[in-house]
Amino acid sequence: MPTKKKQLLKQALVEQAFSVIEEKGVEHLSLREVARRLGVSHQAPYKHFPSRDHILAAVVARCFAEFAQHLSSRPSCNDPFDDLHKMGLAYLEFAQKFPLQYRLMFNTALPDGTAHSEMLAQAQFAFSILYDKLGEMTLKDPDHPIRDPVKHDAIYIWSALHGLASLMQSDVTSTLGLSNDERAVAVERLMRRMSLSIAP
Amino acid sequence: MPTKKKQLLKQALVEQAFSVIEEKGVEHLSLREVARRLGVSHQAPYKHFPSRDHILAAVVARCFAEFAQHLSSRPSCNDPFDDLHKMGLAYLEFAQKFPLQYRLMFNTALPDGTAHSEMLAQAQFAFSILYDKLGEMTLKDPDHPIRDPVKHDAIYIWSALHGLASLMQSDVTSTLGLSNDERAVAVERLMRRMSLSIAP
DNA sequence: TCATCTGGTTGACAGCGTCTACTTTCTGAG
DNA sequence: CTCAGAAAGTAGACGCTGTCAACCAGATGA
Repeated sequence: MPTKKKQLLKQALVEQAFSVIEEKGVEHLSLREVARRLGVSHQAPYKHFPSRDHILAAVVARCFAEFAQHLSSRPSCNDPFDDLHKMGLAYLEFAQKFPLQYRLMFNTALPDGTAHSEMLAQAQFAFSILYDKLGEMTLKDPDHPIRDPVKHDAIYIWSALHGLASLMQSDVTSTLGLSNDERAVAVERLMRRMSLSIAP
Repeated sequence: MPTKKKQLLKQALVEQAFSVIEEKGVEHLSLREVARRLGVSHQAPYKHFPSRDHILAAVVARCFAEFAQHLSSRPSCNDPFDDLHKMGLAYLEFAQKFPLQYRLMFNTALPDGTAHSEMLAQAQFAFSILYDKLGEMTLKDPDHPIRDPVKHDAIYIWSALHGLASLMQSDVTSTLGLSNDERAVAVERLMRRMSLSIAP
């Protein structure tokens, strides 16, 4: 029974849930198994989470937090274009380094009622990082001939990044016979096009 | 027992499985429920599919077939650029009109062993439509200054389309406060950029 | 001091996927 | 035409799951 103080079990549950997902896939996550691994009864988790989906939402929230942290970990220099480029690379890097977390965030359907407010907040925070950076770009350079509201640029960039990240994780790349080098080329190409479409 | 001839139940199972998914979500698909709805015993499905995941794979395969059909339904004119543009719109249209099918195809993790060969074939066929169209473009215009192998253009285009389609389905658009009109604008913008990056 | 809240327990229930064993029905070779 | 064997469907059992209910120990605060 590694839980010494109250509220400690809650955190342990989330961590252990992630471990189970890691080993057996999200579809085989079971509260009973998590409880078993922590040496508590099968009902103990219900004292902290109302349902299985809520514990899953907590895991996803943690992923979003890590993601946001990863996105904003690069030191921001004075050139917002460079910043944006680095952030894009960081995005793709996260998806490649932590495919499980990425899939959990963008590939996991939580029931509506589960809308863990913390998860939502974390997700919005992650997106705001990209969004703010774009806004910053237009602020720093008021004459920047950005052709449409920031919103639309943000959507375009996010679409492209998310799409590529998803594709890279699927079997598509092997189906197309892409080598690792070619994957890198694809990333570079996408980044270049992204920059081009934003550039003055 | 609505199944008169052999092999008829198999098809009915797939259809009924889709109905269940439609009503209750893919995570609540159960073979027993499908069997119950068809008035057969809970073991009957196992005579046609080795496991629950295999029946799910069959459903996904059907989605891919519909998707491919939708993609290639537009009459091909002589202008491959126009063709590509229409195909992109068709892609996004499918995702918007049939979000369930789209999610089933690109958001559903099937266990490795399940690799229903028919599903794989259908998926590859769907992608080949886009891929071939791109190849056709460079063939028709040998001087077309396409900057990189078709493969990379295909990946870029697919990334952008898939990313936007996914984003449109998530709660992101409402989080960003996008109206329906603005969604349409986002689509148009993406299509324009796609064309620009391919255009001579 | 003692009622109350919090976090833990055990037990029960129905639903699920899947294994095994049985029966029925179809089929095709002799 | 016959009949063995395969294919299709049925029934029962097992262990797993999420969740509801009832119970219990200890911390807490009036």
